Amino acid sequence: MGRGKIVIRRIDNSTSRQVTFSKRRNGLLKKAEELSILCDAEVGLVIFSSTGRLYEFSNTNMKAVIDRYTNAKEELLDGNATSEIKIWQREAASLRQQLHNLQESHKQLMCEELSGLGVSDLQGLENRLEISLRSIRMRKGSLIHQENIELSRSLNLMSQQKLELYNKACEQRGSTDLNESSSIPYSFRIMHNANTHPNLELSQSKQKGECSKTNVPELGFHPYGGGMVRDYGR
Amino acid sequence: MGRGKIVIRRIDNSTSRQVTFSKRRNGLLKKAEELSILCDAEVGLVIFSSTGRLYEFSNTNMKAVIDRYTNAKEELLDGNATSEIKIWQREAASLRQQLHNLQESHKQLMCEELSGLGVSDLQGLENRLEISLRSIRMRKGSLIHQENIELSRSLNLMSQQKLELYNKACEQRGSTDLNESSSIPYSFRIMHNANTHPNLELSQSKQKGECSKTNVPELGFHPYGGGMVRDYGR
DNA sequence: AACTATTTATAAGA
DNA sequence: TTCTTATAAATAGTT
Repeated sequence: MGRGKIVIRRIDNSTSRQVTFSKRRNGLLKKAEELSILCDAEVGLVIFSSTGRLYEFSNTNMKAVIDRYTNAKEELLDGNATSEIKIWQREAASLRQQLHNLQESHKQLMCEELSGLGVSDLQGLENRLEISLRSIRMRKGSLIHQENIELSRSLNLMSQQKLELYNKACEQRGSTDLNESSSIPYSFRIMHNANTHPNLELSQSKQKGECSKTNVPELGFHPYGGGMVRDYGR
Repeated sequence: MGRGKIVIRRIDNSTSRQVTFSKRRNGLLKKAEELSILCDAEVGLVIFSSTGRLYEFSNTNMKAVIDRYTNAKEELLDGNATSEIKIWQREAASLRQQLHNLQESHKQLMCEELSGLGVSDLQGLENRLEISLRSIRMRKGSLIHQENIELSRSLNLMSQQKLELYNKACEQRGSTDLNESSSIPYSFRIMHNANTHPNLELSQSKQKGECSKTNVPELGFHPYGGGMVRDYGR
């Protein structure tokens, strides 16, 4: 419909392509609108120019059209944004529930909230706490023991080094006065036979692990199963 | 462009509207395709007839067009779906982190995972468990005490009812043989002065206050502050 | 951006 | 529906 007939193929001349685009785009938008009005249809039209500019028409609202389209197709189309949000909302709700449940458990274990429990519940808690306590004390005992062994080893080593130093000092001073037992400092003598560690009352002091990791419970029962939790790879 | 000029407004006649729809729809689809070919544009066209039937054209692929469209807008269209999804993903990640921390914590308290803790960590756990244990025992004691009181009340009540029944029985039998002290069954005599409850295993001293307030110190540490958790109203 | 010769789309009728 | 056709509209090439 113009001065001459054309074949429908990409217009090579860039300027002429731009011009044609401009004309036909307006024509298309106009006709889209006319169709929607004349025939009471819902129309959505999206046009990206070759330079990336966006033109659009919808007699109602583009979101509505897209939603209706995706629903009509049932093929999700990228998983359908709305339902994807819902999935994440469910996920968050599930996690929040689990967290809440665990916090409740925890509070009970820490006696912040015992009301509502019967005698037998309390008995159960008591038993579990006793078991934990025994276990922790054992662990602590063995840790302290371990540390004592290491400490005594260090002391032993140090004393030997000191002894060697002392001997060298004597040699340098001359060959006289090597009466060992008399002038070796007190500490040396202890350390010499310090295979038995001196049990240094290690109640609170040192430790090598991360002390920041002080955490809390796992009631052994999971009162609330909780929903699915996908692992999205933290 | 026809036998007569028309004004662009909804066609009242249903049949004629259908016919026009059919013609113009095809024209629109055709022109959309021509535009995309001639001008190298990306076009997406969706048409719903007034009866709900779907017609569409895209030179590429409708999903691609819609995605490109939503990205290009990065706004409205359901309140920016992408970023809303991200908000929920962050929310879920935060909750998952808190849950994980609490679970770790719980495990430690239940001694399922003590490795990696130093002596002072263990000492801290031990102290907390001891406090909990004391608190729980107290609570249990007061609960048992409470139950005993209620039990004895019930017993008292029952004995009085029995006594009344017994007296009635005597009256019906006649006025003879009313020598009370001799023929009242044993149990009656106990119950008569059962204001004192029979103290059934009350090891700890009584107390009625909430144990959580008085006995359980606030542990003072909340190891994991946790991220924001909005309350979406469960 | 305007013009206009032509092509194309389509309203109305069959 | 589809075909026909007169005519309105769109637009290719030009200015």
